[in-house]
Amino acid sequence: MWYDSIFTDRACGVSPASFGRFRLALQARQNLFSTLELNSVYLTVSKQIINKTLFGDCTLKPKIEFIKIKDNEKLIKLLLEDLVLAPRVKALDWSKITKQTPNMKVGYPGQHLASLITGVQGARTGARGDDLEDGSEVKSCSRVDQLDSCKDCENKVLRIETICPHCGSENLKRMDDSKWLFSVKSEDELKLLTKTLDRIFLTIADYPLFSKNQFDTIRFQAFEIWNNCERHKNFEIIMRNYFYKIFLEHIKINPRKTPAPKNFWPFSYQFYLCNPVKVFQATVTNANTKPSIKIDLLVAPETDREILTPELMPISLLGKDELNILANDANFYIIESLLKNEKCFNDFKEIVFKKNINKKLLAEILPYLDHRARDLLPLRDTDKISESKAKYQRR
DNA sequence: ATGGGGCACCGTCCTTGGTG
DNA sequence: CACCAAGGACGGTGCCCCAT
Repeated sequence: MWYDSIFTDRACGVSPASFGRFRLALQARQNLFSTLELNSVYLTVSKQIINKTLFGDCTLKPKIEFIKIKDNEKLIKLLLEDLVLAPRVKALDWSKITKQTPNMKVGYPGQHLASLITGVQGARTGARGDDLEDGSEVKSCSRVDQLDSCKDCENKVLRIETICPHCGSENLKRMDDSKWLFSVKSEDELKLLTKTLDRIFLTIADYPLFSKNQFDTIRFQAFEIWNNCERHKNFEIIMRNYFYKIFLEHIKINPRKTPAPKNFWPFSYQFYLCNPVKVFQATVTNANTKPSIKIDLLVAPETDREILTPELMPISLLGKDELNILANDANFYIIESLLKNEKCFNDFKEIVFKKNINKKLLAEILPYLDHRARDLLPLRDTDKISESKAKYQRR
């Protein structure tokens, strides 16, 4: 994660949290410089060593012995056609007659898809034990075919309808809020989710052209979070926080009610701060009539996830305080390396320090944050473990 | 053997706080 | 005020466990 700056001799902005790791990395680098020449072999070797230094004994390699399904790309296409796209086209036809939702829930198809992408079979449990045989946890969510409503008369509108059937208005509120839900109801479940199993496997189906009101193109994506790895540490913090601050607090108020699960939003601030890596993407065009699938990305099941780059985070997700952190002079090198249009750090500061931040201009010069820049950012208040957590005692 | 309750699946709905 | 992001609540369905 730090090698770019280590090898280019560019300083990294050092937040208090990362200072320790940075120092270790520098030591590793100094040792290496005295013994090896700077060449490609050196880079390969030292990447491994430094990664070890930075991340400790991270597990980022899928367990080969569990990878049993071959010919994945072909099977994925067949599965999507058979289990998702063809049934959906039929459901759309039926909902023209019935006015019922065409949404066939996505849970179990998501498990099938996860098996094909990872090559790892299920554990024959109906998702009551390990979702995948290697222990991975699979979560799916679909933003396709959600129920919409009319902003004028507030009645319900189907996704396939272009005007409100009640009042004829075109002023529709299109829904896009489906997310992954994590149920954590005991210390054991928390430990299982954040320590025992290595991989959280997240799938989502959505419309890439949602903002343009185009619902005929559907995109499937899968992301992985390796929770025992330093790079993905925020996932555990978020889940611990949910369990101690939200779940247990609700139990205290009403022990008989089961508190709601943790809502984990795709493409949210905290999603990106977990450094998810994408392992699969497919785009389906003409999805509502004659679906045609194109696989955009498929990472081979055996691939060491260490070499995959976590998702880039759109700058628009940041608030004023968070932008201010990035604009700190200590972060000069990381930020300047990300700036577009030949802008410099001072241009960035100028935009950020204005009373009203011009978000459009900001996105033009700094569209995305990489994992290094994100490492400078804190989780938001609600995502931090509160002080009182340590005092919590089990009933 | 069976059926009721608990729970895991997720989608949908409600609320709140921030922003423009 | 409208709009949006995010936290939280709740509901329908199906699987599993356990008491009967």
